[in-house]
Amino acid sequence: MSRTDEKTNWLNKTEMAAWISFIETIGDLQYSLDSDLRESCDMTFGDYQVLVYLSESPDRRTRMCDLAARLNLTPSGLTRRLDGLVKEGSVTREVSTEDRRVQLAVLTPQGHRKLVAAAPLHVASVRHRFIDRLTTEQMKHLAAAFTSIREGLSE
Amino acid sequence: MSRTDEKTNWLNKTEMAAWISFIETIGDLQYSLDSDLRESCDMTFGDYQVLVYLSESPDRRTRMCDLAARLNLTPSGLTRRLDGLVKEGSVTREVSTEDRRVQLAVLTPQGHRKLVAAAPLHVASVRHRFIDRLTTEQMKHLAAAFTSIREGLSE
DNA sequence: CCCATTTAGTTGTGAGCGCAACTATTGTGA
DNA sequence: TCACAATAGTTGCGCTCACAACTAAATGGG
Repeated sequence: MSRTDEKTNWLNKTEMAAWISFIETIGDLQYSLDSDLRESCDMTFGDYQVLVYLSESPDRRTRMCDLAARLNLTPSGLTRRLDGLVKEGSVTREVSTEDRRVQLAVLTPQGHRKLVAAAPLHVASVRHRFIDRLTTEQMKHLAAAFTSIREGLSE
Repeated sequence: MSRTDEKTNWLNKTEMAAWISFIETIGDLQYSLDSDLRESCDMTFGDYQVLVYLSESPDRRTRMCDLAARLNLTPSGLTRRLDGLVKEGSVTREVSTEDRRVQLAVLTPQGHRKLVAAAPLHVASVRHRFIDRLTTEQMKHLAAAFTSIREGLSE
């Protein structure tokens, strides 16, 4: 890499180690977690997140736009993700009676059963891939670090 | 979430805080870094990584399979990523004289200039989104944590 | 009260990438 | 040496998702 630009504040050893360890790990980690869920429960991590959020919502239903904001998806991305869940019977769509523009995503009993079956396996996967590799101190440091990063991103 | 399964070792508060802070941040962070690079240099983070690795390789060229392994891409994924870089003139393909099965990805002078132009801007982006939010201590903890996680993944 | 603006969601299109199937080349054991 | 296995890379296909354009409904200022 060229070092001719004296203005550039290149990363030092500590900074580089943090950055490289992070960026080279997250891809594998996400892939492992998604694979675990696909193999054990035939669902993606994205679908799992939808089911979790719906199960925690009042009446197990949510407005699409709230769901999209929560999951960091664009409206179109959420529409397509819901399409898959509707087709397999885990979710249904209902038009809101208060505002007929909004579609409510509703968790079906079948979807709830699928989530209840998946949750223990997913937690085991998260432990195996992530939690078990960290000490309690590391977890606390990590939470503080990522909370700080996220706050910076939302400026 | 159902708690009827007594066997399941659910996450405690510290574990949950670490997991949630991590999983809800990385998507935004990756998106921000990619957007920065698209806007300032008209390239993706994936393309940037290819150019960096080629620039660090002997004769600025690498076997496709080595590149794929390094970037955690499947062969087909790498073929398509290279297609884009070849089309824009940053990379060319050469058949290896030693093994005619292998294609060498070669960084062109134009590709090298593009990388040299992009690097300071990308480093600034990484600082702004990631490094600047962390203390030196946090960086050291984070490097240790992710190194540990990555070692676990490669078992 | 009505038309312009805003908001919710869907659809067309295209990018990125994994999987499976395929070709081409090299290595290997009988 | 020759058939079979292993390896390198590409292509067809499907999935996920972002962007832009669109429809429909609600809102708000004149």
